[in-house]
Amino acid sequence: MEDKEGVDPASEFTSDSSWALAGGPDSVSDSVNYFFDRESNILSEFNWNLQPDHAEQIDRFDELERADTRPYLAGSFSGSHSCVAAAAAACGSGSGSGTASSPAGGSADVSTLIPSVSSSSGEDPSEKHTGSGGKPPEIPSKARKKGQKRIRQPRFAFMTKSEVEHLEDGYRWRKYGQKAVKNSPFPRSYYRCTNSKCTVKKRVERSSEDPTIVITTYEGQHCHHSVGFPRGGLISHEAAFAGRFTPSVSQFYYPHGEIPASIIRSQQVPIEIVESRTLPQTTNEGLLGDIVPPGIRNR
DNA sequence: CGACTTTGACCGGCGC
DNA sequence: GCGCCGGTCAAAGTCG
Repeated sequence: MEDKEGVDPASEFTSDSSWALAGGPDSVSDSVNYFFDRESNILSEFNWNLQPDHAEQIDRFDELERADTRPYLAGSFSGSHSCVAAAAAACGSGSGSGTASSPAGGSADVSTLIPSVSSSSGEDPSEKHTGSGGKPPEIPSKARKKGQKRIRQPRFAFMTKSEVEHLEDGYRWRKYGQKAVKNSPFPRSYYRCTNSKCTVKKRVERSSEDPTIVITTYEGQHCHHSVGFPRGGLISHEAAFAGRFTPSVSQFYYPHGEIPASIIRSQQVPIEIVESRTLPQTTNEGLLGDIVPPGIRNR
C-alpha cells in the first residue's frame, strides 16, 4: 500500500482541486474555509455534524468532554495557531485513485499521506488495498476473514513535524504491529485503542522524504471517552485530531473558534501541519504549528 | 502477574 | 497466475 499510497491517491488529492484551490501560502484562511465546506459535506455523510452551523453542537460535545478534553486542548492550543484539521473518511467516495500520478511536487509529503487515506477510502466496496486479510478490526478472530468484507472505517491522516513518533492524544494505544515500509527507511507502526470495545486504530510512520515529519493516520471512531491526558497533561495536536475523529465522544475545543480545516473529496482529510512540534511528554511545549494545505508547502 | 512491545508468519488484495 | 506488499495475528519477550 505504501506504494500506492505514495503515488496515486496523492495525485488524486493533489491533482484534486481541493488542495490546488488552497491557493498560495497566504491564503490559508481561505483554504480553511474552502476545506471546511468540503469537510462539512463529507463529515455530514458520517453524521459527524461538523458544519459551521453545528458549532454549538461542537461546543456541546466539548462540554461533555470538558473535564479532560477542554483543558487539554486549550492548553495545547493556546498560544498556537490552533488548528487543524482534517479528516478523512475512508468510505465513500473515493474514486479511484487518480491515476494521475501526482506530480505534486510541492506536496510530496501530502501525497504520501493522502494516498493511504484515499486509497482506503475508495475501497469500501471492493476493499482494495488493505490487505489485511479483510479481518474486521472488531473481530479478532479470523472467522470473519473470509466471506465478509471488512468495512472501512473513516480515516484521517495528518502530518506533524515532530521528534517523537507517538504523540499523546488522550487515548491509550497498544501497538500490534510494525512493518517496514517500502521505499522508506522508517517502519510503520500499527496501534489500536486499548479499550476493548473501541475499534479505533492508528498508524504512525515517518516521512521518508523528511524524517522530521510524522504521518499519523487514524481509522475509526472512539466509542468511549479519552482516558485523559496522561503524562503531565501534555497534549499534542494529535489530540485534536483524535477528537475530531471521534466527534461523538471527544470533540475538541477551538480556542479561537477556528474551523477545522481541510477535507478532501474522498472523505479524507489530509492535513499538513507545518512546524508543529511535539515535545517529549515530559515537556509542556507541544505546540501546533500553522496548518498548511497540502500543496502549499514547499519543501 | 498483567499489560504492553516485538517480531516473524500469515492472509488477501492489487498490479503486472 | 504470480509476486509484492500492506495489514493483522499471535507467540515470545519485556517491563513495571
